[in-house]
Amino acid sequence: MLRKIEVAVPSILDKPLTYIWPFAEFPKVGQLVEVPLKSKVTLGVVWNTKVEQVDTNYAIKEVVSNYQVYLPEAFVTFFKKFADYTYTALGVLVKHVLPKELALPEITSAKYVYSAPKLTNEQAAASEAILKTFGNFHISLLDGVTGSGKTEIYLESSAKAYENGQQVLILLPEIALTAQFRQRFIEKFGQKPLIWHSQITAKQRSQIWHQALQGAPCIVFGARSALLLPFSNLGLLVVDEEHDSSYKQDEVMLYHARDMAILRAHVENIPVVLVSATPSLETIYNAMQGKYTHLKVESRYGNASMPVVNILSMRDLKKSKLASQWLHPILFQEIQSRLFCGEQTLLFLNRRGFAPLTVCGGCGFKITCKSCDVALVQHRNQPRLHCHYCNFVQPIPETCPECNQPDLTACGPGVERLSEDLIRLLPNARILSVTSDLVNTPKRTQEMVDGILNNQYDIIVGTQMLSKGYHFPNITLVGVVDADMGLSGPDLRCAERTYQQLHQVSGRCGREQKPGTVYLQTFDPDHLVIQAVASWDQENFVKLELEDREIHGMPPFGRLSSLVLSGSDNTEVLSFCRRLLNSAPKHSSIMIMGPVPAPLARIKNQFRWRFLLKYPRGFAIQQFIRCWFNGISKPSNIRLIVDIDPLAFH
DNA sequence: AGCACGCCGACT
DNA sequence: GTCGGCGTGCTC
Repeated sequence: MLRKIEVAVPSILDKPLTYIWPFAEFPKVGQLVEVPLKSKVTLGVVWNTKVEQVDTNYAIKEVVSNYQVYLPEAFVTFFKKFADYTYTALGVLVKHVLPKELALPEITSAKYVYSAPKLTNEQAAASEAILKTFGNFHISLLDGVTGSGKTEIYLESSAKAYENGQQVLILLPEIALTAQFRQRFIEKFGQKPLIWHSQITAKQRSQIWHQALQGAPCIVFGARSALLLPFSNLGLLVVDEEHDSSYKQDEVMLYHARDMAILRAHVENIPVVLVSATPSLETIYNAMQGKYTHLKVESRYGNASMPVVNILSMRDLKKSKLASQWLHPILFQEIQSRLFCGEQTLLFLNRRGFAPLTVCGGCGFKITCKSCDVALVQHRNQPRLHCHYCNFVQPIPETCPECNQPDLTACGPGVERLSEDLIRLLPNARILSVTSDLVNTPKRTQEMVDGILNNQYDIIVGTQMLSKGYHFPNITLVGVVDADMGLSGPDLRCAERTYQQLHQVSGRCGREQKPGTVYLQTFDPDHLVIQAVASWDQENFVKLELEDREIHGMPPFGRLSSLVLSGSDNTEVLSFCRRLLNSAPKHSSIMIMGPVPAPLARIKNQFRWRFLLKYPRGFAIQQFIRCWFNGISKPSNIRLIVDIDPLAFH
């Protein structure tokens, strides 16, 4: 009798498929094979070699070819747990893990020669502490102010792991960061690091993938997807800027790369180091509970001092008397004085385009997207009205589409508008705008970084892209144009996120000998978050925010998951949601809230309704959801998105 | 009758 | 996800 096996294939199936194994030698779980799927042949992973009984109402096809290539056992375990925890279909995960085809490995592993820098006592102590965790699962939180040299510490640890003949994975929240890291890496290791993100070439992709699998010692810098590389000899995992929300930001597969890094470290039995100047409340809480080792680095490198953060109240300003409509006179004056002495200013405004809103002065009509419930953003660099959710673009009309009066007004500032304002007011200043519309490739990022470092610009106006990780020694002034921006909203974490962002952006200045100054423009100068940022009082902020979360049973005390149901027929989606609510399994420790319209109730003409599930830590929510949806048949034109531990409540 | 297009369901 | 099947509707 022919042996049957199960193979996980790239698809949206949440189970493996059965195939006949026609070869003489035994198959092994984790082995890569080619199998027919529909009309094509695709790469898959042997998932189960002992198939007892098979329904024979379909023809079982044969495995086409088998490779002597095996995913490591620990990796397969990680893979399974990953899919279970994040409620991701097996096939979707396979798609992200396997290369499109198995190219012949062409490994040119470079040898790193690490030239150890002089570490401060504090840095050396932290490095020692990490070294002691080698060989075991252990979580360390490397917590130090911006500019305290946390990178030096984990590069030292990485070098040690490499010298032990092991592999190291360093996760960074965004591709943009890798450019500057690359340079620092070359200086310390005399070689280029391996860099993994969604935009690298097919050749690089295949090389890194095979090198990871073969276990050759290496240090890989990667975006979140690097976590799915099949390392067979991993010795250390590092998650830099662990609090960063871009670790969880995907549309097809929702996972938090920090949490999955911890899972992987656990499965591989290796240490993981979480790095941040503003750790997430989850991480701080776990450190307080003694689950993580808390390594603190208190002083800035080279004795640089923390910048002074000033609050500028925007209340009661007489707009007509201002030079700039968007800048407080004190901040404007400070910019001028920096210009005078040849130092750089960073103006932070987390809003792309010219203006976030276009309104008719005559009838009050607000121009919105026809497919989404959002206002169209006005851009003038490339003149257009743009929907940032569905990418719909239309020309800027001359007259109001509603009443035809030629009285359309752009409301509020975006980066483009602020730049224009400054060009007009300070014609001699060299101004650079940095947004994802303008700086959207690694090459442009590099040019931006080089331009700022070479003092080709006096004023840099940018979005959050600029708030993280960079080291620009000549920036001595930071202005936050709208510090309140992130503070409103339906989101549980808006205070936390705003605190982190303002703290990080404040840390962009005064990183060397020249001291830095920060100004926060706000309409709510007494707000807890604004006050905490201005006084660098992270401890107090964390204490108050944790108390608040505990009272409401919110993370990190309780846990949340969100279910979003969407479809093109609003009534149909809502009535299915009501049916769902009625058929929910009864359980005393889970609270089901909803259905309510999702904060963005319509995107791309899809109506969206949301449930929030609240439950205690340790509750098996995935099992609960599975059981719930097994008992009800979901119409195929309604889409379900499950987000375990959502960061934002979209 | 012949063919283009779009939606739906299955994939072993 | 991605492909093929099949129904609708238009054209020769």
